[in-house]
Amino acid sequence: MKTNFLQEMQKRGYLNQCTNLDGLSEICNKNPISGYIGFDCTASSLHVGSLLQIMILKLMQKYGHRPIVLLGGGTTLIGDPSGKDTTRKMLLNDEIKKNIDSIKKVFNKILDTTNKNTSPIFVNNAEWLTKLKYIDFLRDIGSHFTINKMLTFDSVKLRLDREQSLSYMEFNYMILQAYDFYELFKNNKCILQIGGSDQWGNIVNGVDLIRRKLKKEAFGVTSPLITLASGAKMGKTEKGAIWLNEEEFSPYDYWQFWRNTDDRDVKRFINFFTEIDVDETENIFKKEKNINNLKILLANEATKILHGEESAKKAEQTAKETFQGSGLSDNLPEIKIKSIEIKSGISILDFVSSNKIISSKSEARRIIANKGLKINDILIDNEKKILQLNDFKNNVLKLSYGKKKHYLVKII
RNA sequence: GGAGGGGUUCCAGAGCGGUCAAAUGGGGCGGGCUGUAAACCCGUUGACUUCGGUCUUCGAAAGUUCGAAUCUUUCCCCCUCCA
Repeated sequence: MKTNFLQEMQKRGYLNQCTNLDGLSEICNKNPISGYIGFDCTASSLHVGSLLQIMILKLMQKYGHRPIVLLGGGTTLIGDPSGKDTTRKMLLNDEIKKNIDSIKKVFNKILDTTNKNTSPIFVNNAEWLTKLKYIDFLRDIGSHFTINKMLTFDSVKLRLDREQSLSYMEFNYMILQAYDFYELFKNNKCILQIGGSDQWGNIVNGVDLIRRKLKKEAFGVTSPLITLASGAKMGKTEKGAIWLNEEEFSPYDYWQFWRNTDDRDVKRFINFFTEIDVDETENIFKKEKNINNLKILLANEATKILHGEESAKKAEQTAKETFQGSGLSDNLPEIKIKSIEIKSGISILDFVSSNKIISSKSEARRIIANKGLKINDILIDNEKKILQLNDFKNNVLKLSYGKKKHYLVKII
């Protein structure tokens, strides 16, 4: 039997739990199916923490199945309590709409939109959730849920155990998510819901609801929570999230993120975040002993999926020039400065803080004291340094903050 | 409803009238080592500064005092125990 969608999921390490693996596998072998993943719209971009989910949707396409992307305009109004300690701030409708538009762009980049049979369908649960009538909903849907059971779900239990408050609004989240699945099952023939392992409870609720209301079987699959070798969760670091949207996080930074992967994570990540065949990965690892080349491979492949081949190449080139070569690449982030300003001289502190390279002048002072700022690879040893025309070569100056952040300052 | 405990800088957590921009640890940032890795070591971690200082911070507001994160009052919010 040729490998199916689920088998590759398993091989790549995408599979954590399934409500009925054999049953689903059988169906997948016979017919193309539709499966959905719901995404939160609390921010204007998803971050790498959601990337694995998107890779799963891409994998579905590879095997001829159709991904449905649910952008939770409705549920974002409520806020999923799973895995959260505290209630999230409430978002306004307009913000959510804006976020949805912005997030959509990423899916259109990563997923294949050219094949009619597998191109993604976007749905927004606000369409049905906001139309629900309270009493009708309670009778039709609410009657299928018992509080006894709801209280046993981790998302609820953890909050209660820790004595953190859980509002009635949030308590309803899981029912709404179950309802989403029911709605998609009925109207889009969507038989599968995929999610992170923290979504298991919510997914099972949907499967149960469909069985009770429609006497049909739906399926749920979860992917494992990815942790880094360092133990941290993937996606959000203290420095800020690794955003997928280009406006938030440039292709070069994205490439760098993968290039800086912990040695111990490289192999897993190649399986997770590239389309390189799993067996091929084994071979590559046997042949290539230089881990840094493997990291470059990972960075190239991962960047290619999100930003396209050209951006990936460019990023690699920039990295090469910045870290190995002459140290001057024209693909570095540019900062433009007017020639009048530079003629009268501008203090390095003002420059660096007003361009948001460093958050404050005090911070900039510290960095300079700690030998962290360079102009054209020469250390700035005086915080009173004034940028002048003779600091530039051909109207360009390379400003380096630390070892990894470089900017080109250009006179216009 | 009754009785206690508490809200401190990114987080945890000391401080309990001046020596407090606030110990210590974590995280972050910069440097060193190296491989743009990990581990380790060093420095740094409110803002502005003419480097003398100045300004804003310890749940909120008001007050006592020469002087408050530290004392008083009111308010808001959390927690523990009992019913």
